Amino acid sequence: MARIARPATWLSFLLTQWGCNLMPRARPKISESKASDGKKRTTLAVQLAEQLREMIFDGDLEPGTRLQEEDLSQRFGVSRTPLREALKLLIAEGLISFQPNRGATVTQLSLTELAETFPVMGVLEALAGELAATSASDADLDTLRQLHDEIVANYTARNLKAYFAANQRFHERLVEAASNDTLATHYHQLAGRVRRARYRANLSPERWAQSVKEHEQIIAALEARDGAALSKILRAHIDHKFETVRDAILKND
Amino acid sequence: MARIARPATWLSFLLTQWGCNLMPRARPKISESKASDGKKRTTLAVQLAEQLREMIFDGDLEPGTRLQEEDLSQRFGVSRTPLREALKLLIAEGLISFQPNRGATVTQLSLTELAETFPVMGVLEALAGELAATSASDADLDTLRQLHDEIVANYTARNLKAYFAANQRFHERLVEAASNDTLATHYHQLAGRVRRARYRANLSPERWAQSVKEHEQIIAALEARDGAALSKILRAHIDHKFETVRDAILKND
DNA sequence: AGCGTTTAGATTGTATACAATTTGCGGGCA
DNA sequence: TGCCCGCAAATTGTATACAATCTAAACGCT
Repeated sequence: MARIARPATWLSFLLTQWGCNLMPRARPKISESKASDGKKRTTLAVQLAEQLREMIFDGDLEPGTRLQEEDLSQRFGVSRTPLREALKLLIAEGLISFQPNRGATVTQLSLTELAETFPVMGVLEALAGELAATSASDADLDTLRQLHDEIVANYTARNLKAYFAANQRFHERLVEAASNDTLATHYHQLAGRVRRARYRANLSPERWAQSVKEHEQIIAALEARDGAALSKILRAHIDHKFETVRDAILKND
Repeated sequence: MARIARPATWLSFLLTQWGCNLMPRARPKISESKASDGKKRTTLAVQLAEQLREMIFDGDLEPGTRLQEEDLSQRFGVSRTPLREALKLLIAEGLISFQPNRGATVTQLSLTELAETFPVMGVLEALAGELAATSASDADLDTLRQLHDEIVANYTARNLKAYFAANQRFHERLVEAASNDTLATHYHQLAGRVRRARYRANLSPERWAQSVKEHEQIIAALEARDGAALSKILRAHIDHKFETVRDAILKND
């Protein structure tokens, strides 16, 4: 047991034994951080949830990682209370899973779950295309065209990583162009989960070429504002993407 | 200030002034309730979330209701900590909305948000139909047929409330028959939000008749296991439902 | 040696205390 | 009267203490 160092501490120590604590307690850092960035005021729980989400998406926290409350709270310099609330938010989003008294872990999507997820993403993105065809602004189309060009450029340069990044931004942007927040929310949630599957993606030359060809069709249908066609292409596109992912996983197993 | 009643209390009182509390603290009731129902063990937060969800769905908590933590925690006989965690779960589900330092309120869907939600539900249910056409078991079909008959019976009897109830169960069951948990989860989430819109539903005779007719087509396509047809009908069905809801809201405004 | 049992340590679950923020109200002032 | 300021009450946000539970390693026992 720790030796009592300062003279004034003996009472405090005694009381601590009785379940009391007279020492000044640490103050939360929220006011400080609020003053620093100044613009947005939120709860620690929300901020933590955002940070954790980022970390999960970026792969800093790999699927299956155990999330220990004490650990994390110390790492973020907060107490367990807001941290636990942050975890609850992520739990409801399906980003982490949780067992009573046994803590939380970053969710790991099985192949079966991936196989379930893709069709849902498919119809959502198909709907997004349908809506975007009529509701996208000219500015939206410009942005998407730029992203498309970027995709093609990265294909030509055979830069897989940049290709994926541009690809992802294209699809996200497309969904946003649909101007339907509900749709976007659900799509993002699914996309976030899928992205973390982290299959080793060595796209075969044929599949890669096909994917780019489909993107050509997508941008064409979009610029022609042909919702029906766009919808159909997008759904097929996602189906093909699933096949790619599935093959990658099976091969790497 | 409260008078000190019992002799033994003076020390405790003094210490309380210093931020201490020697009184025995209340024990959580989770072990007790766990012993009573015995089967499922969960956290208080999860149990509370379930209860609140029920209450919101059943209309005990109407949209716009302010959810005060102290109030609720006393009502449920727990402290604020697990209650707040329960709220965080519901927040992420979109059932309640929340502003920092200003508490939570039961989410109210505006007409715009409803208009956003229905198309999404539409494509999800269409997908469900497509999948169910191939994956539904014969038992599933039996159940759905029974529910369908119930729907028709309630239409014949002009029992609106029972009609709605059967209708809802039919659609939920249909989605479950698709055997895709991801799909089901997202569908339920949207359906739950929509259900709470609580439009005064006086279905016009024409719309009601049309709805029943569509249900005939739905069950027919399902029993023929014609996924494409089923998908198409379901999407149209939901579109029509939105029109009904919209009219009801606009009329009641 | 192999296997249940026990027990200490770690980790999660809940309650309570205190800090910070918001809100409503009353008074002063023009 | 209208408006602004400041205060007090209510409410939310966070930290900490303690209880319950789980985990795993030590300890017998056969």
